[in-house]
Amino acid sequence: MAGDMAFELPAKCDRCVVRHKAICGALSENELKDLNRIARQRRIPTGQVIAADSDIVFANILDGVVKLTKTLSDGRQQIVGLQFPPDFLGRIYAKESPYFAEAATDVELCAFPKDGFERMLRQYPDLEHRLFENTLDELDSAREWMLLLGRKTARERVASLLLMIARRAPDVGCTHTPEIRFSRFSLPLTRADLADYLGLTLETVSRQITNLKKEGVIELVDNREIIVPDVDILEDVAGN
Amino acid sequence: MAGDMAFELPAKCDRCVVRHKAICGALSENELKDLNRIARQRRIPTGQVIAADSDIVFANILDGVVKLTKTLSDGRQQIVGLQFPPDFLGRIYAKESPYFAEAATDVELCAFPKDGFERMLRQYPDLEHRLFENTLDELDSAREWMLLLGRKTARERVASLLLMIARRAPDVGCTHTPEIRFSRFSLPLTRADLADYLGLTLETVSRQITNLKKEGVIELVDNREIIVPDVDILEDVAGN
DNA sequence: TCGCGCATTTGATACAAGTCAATGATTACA
DNA sequence: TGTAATCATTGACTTGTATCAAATGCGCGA
Repeated sequence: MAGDMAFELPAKCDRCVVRHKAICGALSENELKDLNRIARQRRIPTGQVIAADSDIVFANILDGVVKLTKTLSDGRQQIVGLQFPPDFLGRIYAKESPYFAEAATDVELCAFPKDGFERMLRQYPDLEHRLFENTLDELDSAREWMLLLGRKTARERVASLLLMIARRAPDVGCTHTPEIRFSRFSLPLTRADLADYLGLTLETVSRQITNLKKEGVIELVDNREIIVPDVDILEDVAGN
Repeated sequence: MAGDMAFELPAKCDRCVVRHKAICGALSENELKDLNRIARQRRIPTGQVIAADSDIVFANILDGVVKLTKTLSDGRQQIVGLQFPPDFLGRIYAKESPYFAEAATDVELCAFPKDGFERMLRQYPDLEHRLFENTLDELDSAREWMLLLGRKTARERVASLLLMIARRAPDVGCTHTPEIRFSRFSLPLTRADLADYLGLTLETVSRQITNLKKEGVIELVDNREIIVPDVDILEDVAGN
């Protein structure tokens, strides 16, 4: 144990599934060692809250899906962001998190303490730059979703979401190349979560899914496992 | 003319209305001179497109309101962002603008050429940091708006928008301190724009405004000029 | 001052999605 | 192996907002 330093590192970057795709890709070997020193792996079960209010967590998502939610005082809820590996999680430079972060599935994180991480941001401009580019992309996605929430029909919303998940979720042994326009994936969300993300009720989501199934746009292996025989058709249904 | 260098500067920062509040606040005197050298003031009339697709503009907004819009192929439109002075305008680090930027009112910009500005970003990390913080705030607002678009009623949406404009729009000689909860402002948008921002039709917006008027939550001086006798009440109506 | 064009309001009706309620399917656990 | 718990589907009905269609108000230029 004492002889093998690697085992004592809290997270082993060289074997990390996400090493080059996450924000860590912005760092040199030595800088990475620095970051590694303050990193700690955490496992979060489905449904558990990861960050709320002043309890902010910074982390890379190694596995699973995290939903960011906002809620009105009477309980109406909206998912305002979905994060997959290798996304970075956490609202930096803020005292309070403007949303709740909750595990939509079992989640594995590579987490960093707030102070240490913000110190590193100041120290390594490349790291901050990387995070900045991430944030710009997130803003683009949020605005894309505003178009969906403001203007798309229930049918188009459901199709758009399936499309988004087909593109972003880790592939479940699917063929999904530019030519063969076929996709198979498993939904990381319940119908209620889908509804909260789409600004609909769970019944409407269910009805739209059965409609798409009847029309052959999608096939259901089971409630969570979905096959898209022709992604082009799904794209048509999604609108844009 | 030749003797007075100040007149030859394209934008005169020392007299700039926005000098300390805009991203320029992140720069020292000398750095500011650098930025000033590439800046050019531009006046844009209502309705004109400022940025679309690969034609990206970077600028500080000095006066007026800019709307960022996205449109579906069949013409359905959604405003995905509203920008007031001293906001920074432009999607940096991208080849294509993911939305249209259009002047909602007559607009005055302090514009920077793309290449020169991105060079300065790399040169002055403080400038990039400032822009990063802006972007994080914009992301928070976008997500706030997702909650509105996904879950609020027409009535709540209209109230929320009035509230937002009361807070952000440059005050039109209004009392608006924490104690005296009274506000007067002029809407920088047509009913159609309001509708596009709220994910509603212009008729619905109009009806909701007349309802709020009948109930005394707001008063209309004319179609564009609005008085809020008690902001607390408007906040109640807005939901949250 | 007239009349044109545009923005806004108002009304009647249609429809998409919400609500309420029951049933079915799947998993988990005792 | 049954039984509860969770998740999803389906149905009947309601409702908020959209749609379609006038009507009104208002600014602006001739």
